[in-house]
Amino acid sequence: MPGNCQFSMAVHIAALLALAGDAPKTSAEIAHSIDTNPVVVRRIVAALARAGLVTARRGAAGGSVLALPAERITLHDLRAAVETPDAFAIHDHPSSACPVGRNIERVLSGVRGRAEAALVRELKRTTIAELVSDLQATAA
Amino acid sequence: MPGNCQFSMAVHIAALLALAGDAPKTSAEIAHSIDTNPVVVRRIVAALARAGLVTARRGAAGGSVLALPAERITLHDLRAAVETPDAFAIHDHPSSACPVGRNIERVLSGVRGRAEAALVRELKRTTIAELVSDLQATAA
DNA sequence: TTAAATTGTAATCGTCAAGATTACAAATAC
DNA sequence: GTATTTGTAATCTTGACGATTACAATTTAA
Repeated sequence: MPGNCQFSMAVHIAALLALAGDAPKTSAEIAHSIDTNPVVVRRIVAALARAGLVTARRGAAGGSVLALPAERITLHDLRAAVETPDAFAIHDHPSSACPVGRNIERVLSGVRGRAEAALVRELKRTTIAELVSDLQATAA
Repeated sequence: MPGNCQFSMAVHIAALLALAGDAPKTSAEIAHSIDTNPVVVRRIVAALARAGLVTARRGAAGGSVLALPAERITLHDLRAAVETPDAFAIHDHPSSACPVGRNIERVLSGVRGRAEAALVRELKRTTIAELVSDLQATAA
């Protein structure tokens, strides 16, 4: 329920689908595990489908499955699929009357680029397969 | 006006104060450069003051100055001073009925920790002094 | 062909964070 | 003492986002 859980919900969904293998999971089942509404799940699944990470089928016996092996889906893939890229918003309308106002935006966007790159580098390191291994290793 | 501009506004403010040197800048002056309201500026300045990064003085001829040399203030310092640390919110209430729901939170918080660390590492690399140099180098 | 199941998506509501604004007390220089 | 300026509370508005309802489109199976 807090703001911006889309990424963590996407990870949760991908982990569930990885565990389910070939058997399609319905949005209702997934929603129950995440404790949210099926429509919320369907919206996220739709984003993941648009990114080619999952396949969803309508109708009876429908549901979602991973479109790629879990070894080839990274946390960065999931984030890119669901997150609007504004981790560091820049204030607009800087006054063009002073040198800072005139140039701060450009300098800050350089900073933002480097920070974002560091984040991406880290998120690319973990695949859903590894994450599921971690889950199972400690799943009592 | 967009969401979460506090960090970029804090950087903007710090750059202005660095350029001003010993001369105190009022919240009205700063607000004009950022194109926002003086109270918004004062709130951010207050946060920076709490973190020991700036000094604010009330009354006539009052205003704010950097409390440290610009070489010793990093972007991470500014972010830590103004940003609530929730770049990656985790959804709560995961169902404890399935292994994913039971353990996803812990696994994700590990990921979050590593990503956040990468971000911090990057933000610690740039000081306000360097940023101001960049600004002046291209300030036409 | 009929019926049930399930996704896709639009529409709406409530909530929460955050910037904008007003107001005013406290402090400070002259 | 007066003007200036910060500190802060209170309020308003806006935007993002999750929750929910509703329904058309699709698919399987009997």
